Amino acid sequence: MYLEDKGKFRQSTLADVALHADVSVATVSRALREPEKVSAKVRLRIQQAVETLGYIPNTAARALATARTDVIGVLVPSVTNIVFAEVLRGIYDTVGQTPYTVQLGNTDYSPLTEERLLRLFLGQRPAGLLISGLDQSPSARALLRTSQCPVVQIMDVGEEVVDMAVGFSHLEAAADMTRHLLDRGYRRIAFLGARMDPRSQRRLKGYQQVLEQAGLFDERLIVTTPRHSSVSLGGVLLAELFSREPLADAVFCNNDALALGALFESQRRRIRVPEQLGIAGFSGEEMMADTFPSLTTLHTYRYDIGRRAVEMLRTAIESGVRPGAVVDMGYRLIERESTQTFREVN
Amino acid sequence: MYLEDKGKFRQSTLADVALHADVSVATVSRALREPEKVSAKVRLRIQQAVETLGYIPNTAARALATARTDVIGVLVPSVTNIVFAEVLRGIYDTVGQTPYTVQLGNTDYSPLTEERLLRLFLGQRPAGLLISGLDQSPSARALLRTSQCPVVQIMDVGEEVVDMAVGFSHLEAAADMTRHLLDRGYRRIAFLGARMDPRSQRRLKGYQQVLEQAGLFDERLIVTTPRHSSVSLGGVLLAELFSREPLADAVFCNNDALALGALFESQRRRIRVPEQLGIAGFSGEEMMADTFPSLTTLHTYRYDIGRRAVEMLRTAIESGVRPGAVVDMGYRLIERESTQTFREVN
DNA sequence: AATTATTTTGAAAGCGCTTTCATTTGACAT
DNA sequence: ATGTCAAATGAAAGCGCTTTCAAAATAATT
Repeated sequence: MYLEDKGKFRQSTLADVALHADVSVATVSRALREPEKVSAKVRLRIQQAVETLGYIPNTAARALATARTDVIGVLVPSVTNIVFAEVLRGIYDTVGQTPYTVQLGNTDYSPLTEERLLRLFLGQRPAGLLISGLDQSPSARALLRTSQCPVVQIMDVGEEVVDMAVGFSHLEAAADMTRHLLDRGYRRIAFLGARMDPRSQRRLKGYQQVLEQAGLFDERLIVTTPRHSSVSLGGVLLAELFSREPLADAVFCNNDALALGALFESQRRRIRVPEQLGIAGFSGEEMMADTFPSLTTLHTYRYDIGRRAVEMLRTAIESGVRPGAVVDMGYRLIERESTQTFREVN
Repeated sequence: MYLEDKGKFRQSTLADVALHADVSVATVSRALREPEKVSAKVRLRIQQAVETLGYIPNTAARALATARTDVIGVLVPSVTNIVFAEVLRGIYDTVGQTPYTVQLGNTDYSPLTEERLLRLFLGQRPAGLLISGLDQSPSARALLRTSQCPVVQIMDVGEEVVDMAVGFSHLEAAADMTRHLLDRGYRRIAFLGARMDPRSQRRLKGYQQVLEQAGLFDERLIVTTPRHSSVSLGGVLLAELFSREPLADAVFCNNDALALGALFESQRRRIRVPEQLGIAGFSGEEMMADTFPSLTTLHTYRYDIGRRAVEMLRTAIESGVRPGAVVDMGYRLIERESTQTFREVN
């Protein structure tokens, strides 16, 4: 640091360091970026100058001069949502051991906000971009396309990929879970869902397809709400279901929070799980193993999706190659007590 | 965008737009930043040029030229932790309606990582900084001090504030909760804690002070682990407690996840809550109201802390004033079924 | 000691933008 | 028409850094 006249403060610059160490700015820059190209003696002097001045390189100036940054932009619908928290952990863990920095944006499930943030991020000329889902607005896709910036879409897989993608098939996963409930003998299987974003829609579709095929589909067993998902909402939706369709014998919850809420509501109503009601969640949150009874869910490799996405991005950034444009990470159905009934299958 | 020779791609610049609209770069810059200073005719032409070229201003160049940025750096120990998720929501919601951008960093509860990130962030010359806790390393504090950057420490309150702070007293909160358990007649009150960061330590201290005062403190009732907190860990810690001290009649859990785990473990062991065992959590996660039985916890105004912190930061940035250097947002004890026993108080 | 090869250093241009200051243009009054 | 003033525009400098290219210093070779 350095005190100008009038006590006005200014962060010290390369030039300040150069002056202090009695060398040129070029040499200081080198000492910082390619130390081996600078003699030991000078390097030490510069090092000391940096310390005493508390010099911190100006990122913007560097970005401007090199025409590149180490920013990886990440766009998720919600930082609060546990599902994304795991993905983020994977992302941060992986980026942490690289020279890159993550810049996180929160689209709030709004395509408009997404587009605004995208514009903002692209202004930083990021090295790469991670963006949730496949369902960007046309203009957002156009922005991505023309930016020439490597981008990995995460959480989902499909045909219409901008550049690369890593995720899993929500439709298949939901179909599998529905089949599992059928296998366990449940016949009036309801679907509980909150804020139905595109991925949730695909899950609903998977559920519907399987039940239609089994001749057991009944529209009245679908209970959804535009409200944000929460544990208490799970209870509310279950209550609504029973007021409409008292004979439902299982609920496939669109996410784990709803499943938890449904379980608690069942306990309050003295409904025995899994005997009277089967409950299945979706996403594989850890705590689903700890409840009593433990809850069946569908584990998704969220942490690994984050990790893999960063790795793909890095390869793309550094080598220009797009490794395996679309990676399906799959999922794993975890059967637990909440669906372990031994009823007669008719 | 603009295709150079050899198909090599370059984002278009102000100069490109200027050329295309047949005006000077200065005018384009003005048209973008202070449209009212440019004639309607020219403004329109520039607007069109921007569109057809897909021009997106280069943030770094702007930052360099203006010597300021709209970045608010946010440093939290964990993006995965629900407690911070709420704070982050408050931060994002509030920043969202300002011209600022948040840059989120993940210190992973490590002072070293915190320092590294701080250095990284300061390189961006942020407009302001939000940082969790009061317990930065001395060199981190030095960095903050000399950077002259407005900073709000969040989540805690105390004497040793760098600049501004908004939070609540963890010690008092924990003391209150402990008193509550005493009031309800519990006498062998245990403390369950995971990864004891500085704020958790202060909570433990509050617990200890109250029990000592009541002559009921017993070291053996404290069960902690360096592991990261989780629901399942709550069960593990409760099991450990009972193997050591079968006579414990209540548990004060250092956070809500542990309390949940303790509740599930009690259910598995057929321990009646709250009759045989009182359970109290800490933080006031929403789902604590939905469990069966519902869980007593201590609500903290995490969302509002985030919001208030941003507001304070804004005022500091824009007016240079530091409004109310330290703001205590308080807390609220929420008594629920898990501690509602009517036993004799002896 | 002289020459050559190698390493180390510095001068200067340029990255894309903002902003000051001078100049031009246009509007309005005389 | 002419002069006055305000509004609109442009030229150019500069923000802090990197990087090329040339010059200087040092080491190696004869």
